[in-house]
Amino acid sequence: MYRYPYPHPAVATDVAIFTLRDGALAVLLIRRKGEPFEGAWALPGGFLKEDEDLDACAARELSEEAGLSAGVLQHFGNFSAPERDPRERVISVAYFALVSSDRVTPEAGSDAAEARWFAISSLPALAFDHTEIVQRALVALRSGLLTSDILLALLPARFTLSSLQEAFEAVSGEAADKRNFRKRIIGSGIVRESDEFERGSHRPARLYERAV
Amino acid sequence: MYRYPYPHPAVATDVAIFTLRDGALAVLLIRRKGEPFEGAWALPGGFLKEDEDLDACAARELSEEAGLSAGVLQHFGNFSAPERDPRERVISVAYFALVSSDRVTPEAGSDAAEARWFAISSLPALAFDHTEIVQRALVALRSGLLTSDILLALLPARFTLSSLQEAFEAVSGEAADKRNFRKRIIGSGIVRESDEFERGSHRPARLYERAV
DNA sequence: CCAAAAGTGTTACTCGTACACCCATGT
DNA sequence: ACATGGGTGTACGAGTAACACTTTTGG
Repeated sequence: MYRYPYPHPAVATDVAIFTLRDGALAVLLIRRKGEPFEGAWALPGGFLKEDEDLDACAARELSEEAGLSAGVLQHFGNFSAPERDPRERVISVAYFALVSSDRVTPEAGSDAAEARWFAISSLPALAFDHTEIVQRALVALRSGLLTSDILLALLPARFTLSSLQEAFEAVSGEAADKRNFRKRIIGSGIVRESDEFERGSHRPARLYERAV
Repeated sequence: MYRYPYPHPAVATDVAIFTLRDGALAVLLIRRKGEPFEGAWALPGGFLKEDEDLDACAARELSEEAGLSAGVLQHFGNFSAPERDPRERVISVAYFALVSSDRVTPEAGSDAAEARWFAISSLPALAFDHTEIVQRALVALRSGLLTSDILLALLPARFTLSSLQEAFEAVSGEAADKRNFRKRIIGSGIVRESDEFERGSHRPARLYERAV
């Protein structure tokens, strides 16, 4: 038993883990085992341990619950309404993570299991205030798209410019002009050419990789 | 005594309250009364109460410790290193606030007292990790300058474009071109003309006010 | 030879930036 | 009259957005 002269809230991190599935942005949800919200879908998350800081807690949740380490793991907000958890007071420190589609286990127990990817266009009702958390995660994710290299975290180490553009469009929700997109990416210096090509029933596509 | 089966950290908000003094950006610091860091300068802050959320806690700290209500009060980060407070584990949720220079009590007990404004160019050593918190507050504040109306919170309800430009330069640390600055502000629609003028030993300056 | 995606330039427009002089008041 | 800050326009360059056809492979 831990005792304090004043009330202390519990502190947890919740992580919205995004990836691309079939060209659409998807988020990982787990099915809750216990009360409250038993059986409901929720974001993976867990309580802060004594010897770790919040970033480490989020990273641990990511690897424990999803078996992944992310290219991007970023704090975007706190959720602290007094009654958001009916058991006791819980402060939720929210992160979003982006993981490469080639590290995602294809159907990771998707049939009747505990963890599943959901396209963001068709989310179920979520436990607690997690629906709001996901919405806020999307806003934070989109707001930093243009000026950053976070998109690369959604792709394998080598990727075509077309797949990068697909990733951009899946996240931003808007179509982009092919020539302008390529100009911007090449000009920004965040990627460099490799010598390899991806083959298919069409002209081979040059593979690029993260610069530096 | 409050008891929990697992360890719970204390949760507090710390608020970097900025204003303009003599044309320079200044932050409010209080002198600590008790251990640890007794007598050292620190950001105002306090523990989260049971019935308030984090935003309300920060707003309460702002009004309790500074006697002010701010035009802007914005979360910008969490500080959670396990040993950042030697007494017990404390998670600090950090906010910055901007208050109008005309609401600032001119020398608010500044002589030998507990609270004082410090120009950000000459901060003393601070308690805990508060030096880092102030630095991060400045980065967050500056990053949102151009596309927002937060600067208006530093000024009285009516202000001249020159004083707005001074505020911009004090926060950003860089000089701006007068004509371009005015074009941008007028074009953005965040201010509108009033019919009044400020008089001095020069041509009268039109007063503006927040639009909408 | 047909389908499918890759790759490639130019033009128009918008936006940001650099820059200097006259104006209205107080003293 | 002079000192002080207020107020104004233009020209150039950079960056962004619109736009369509040829190339290379697999089937």
